[in-house]
Amino acid sequence: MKYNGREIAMVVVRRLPRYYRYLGDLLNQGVERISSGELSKKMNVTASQIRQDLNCFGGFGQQGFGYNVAVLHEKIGEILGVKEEHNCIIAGAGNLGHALSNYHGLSKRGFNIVGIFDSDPAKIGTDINGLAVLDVKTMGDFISTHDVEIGVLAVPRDNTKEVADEMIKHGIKAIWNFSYVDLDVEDVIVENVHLSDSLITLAFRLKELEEE
Amino acid sequence: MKYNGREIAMVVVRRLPRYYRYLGDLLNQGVERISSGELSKKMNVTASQIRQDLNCFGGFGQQGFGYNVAVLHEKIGEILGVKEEHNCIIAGAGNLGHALSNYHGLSKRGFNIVGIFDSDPAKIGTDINGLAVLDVKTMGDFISTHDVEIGVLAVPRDNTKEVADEMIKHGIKAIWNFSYVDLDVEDVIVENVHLSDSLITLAFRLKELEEE
DNA sequence: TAGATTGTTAATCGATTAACAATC
DNA sequence: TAGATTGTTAATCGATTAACAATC
Repeated sequence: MKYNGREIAMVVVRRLPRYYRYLGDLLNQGVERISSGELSKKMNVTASQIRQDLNCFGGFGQQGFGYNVAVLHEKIGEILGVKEEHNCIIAGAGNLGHALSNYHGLSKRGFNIVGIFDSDPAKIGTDINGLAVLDVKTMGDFISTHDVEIGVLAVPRDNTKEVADEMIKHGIKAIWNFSYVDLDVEDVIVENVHLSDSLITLAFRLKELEEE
Repeated sequence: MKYNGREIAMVVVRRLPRYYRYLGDLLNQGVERISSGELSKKMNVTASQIRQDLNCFGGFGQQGFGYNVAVLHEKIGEILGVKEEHNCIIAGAGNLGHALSNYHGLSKRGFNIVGIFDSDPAKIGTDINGLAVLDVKTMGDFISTHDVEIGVLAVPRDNTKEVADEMIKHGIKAIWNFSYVDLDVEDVIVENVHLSDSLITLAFRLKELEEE
């Protein structure tokens, strides 16, 4: 992962949204400045890590003073690109697809859902949240003509590869993958959300608790 | 994280569900044995890592031969506790809570949804997937009387802490947290699923793509 | 100026990979 | 037995933490 030509470790990138969240909270609380030491206590990380992480992107602080909350929040927002808007489609109008189409978090973050697709004739044509479910056969064309950048994959495992390939073929740049299988694709950004993996991990950790 | 008194790194634990998935696939395909080398190619990890990971839990392989797929699948399943059943409740009958209550993955994994709670009078009493939405005020008693181990948190951010505390007070052992905020609680297992963090990371990685 | 806190280099820690003896 | 592949120790790599000079 690169930013301004500088190589940024993925672990750092994945911490940025959390910083952004905490800074947003502080901002809401009217806090004007914060030191890495104070923030580290709130976030349960080391002050060193915070300073190292932030310095991957530039010096946002001031010696002897700390960080201006509003400025830092704004800067991290810029880095993350939270203000940008993207058109996205959802593939799969089953439980999960349906759920995600109702999930406000997407549009709130600038991810506009412009289409929902399924292969099931019983679902095609039905209305979800003001959008008609379209035939997945028309998905390719739709992507090309509607400037769609992001595909949300919520299809059954056996269709995952096929649908993903179709998305990529028509110029999708990123896939938010909720499918049970890993995606083995190139030149496209994939964010996996393996809910069942998270659940299985939960079950495992629960076992430990019970063994004690 | 401990297993049989042995300390297991969390990074290893989080890889187990993935092994379990791939082994399940191989089993379905009728593959009887596999070497760490072959598996490493399929999974895009090193053979060393696979052997190291598995040996945290015991020697499941056979020198000169590899691993028996069925045996290894079964063993990892046992380690993870995938066969166990747990009662769970969902707090929050909004979009996400509604979605999760319809999400089959939960019950399929032995997580039985026995109750759904909300504080909104308009939602209380309505039917979701065969379960009546109950008043969150009755949640505490419900947990105690229904042997509930797991709480799924899908409430608005401002209620998160309060609802989590109520859950913990009444003996919930683990929380599957979909809320926007981190949970700062002790003696309870927390699995965070920060969908918005995942989305923000996606947006960031997309930016890099566009800058090139 | 004195005190505080950053930015950054150096030290430590942990996780990954390589190597190979053990053994099926 | 010879070949293959594990289990495990040792080497490397990367990420985290500590330390401190720079400086506001």
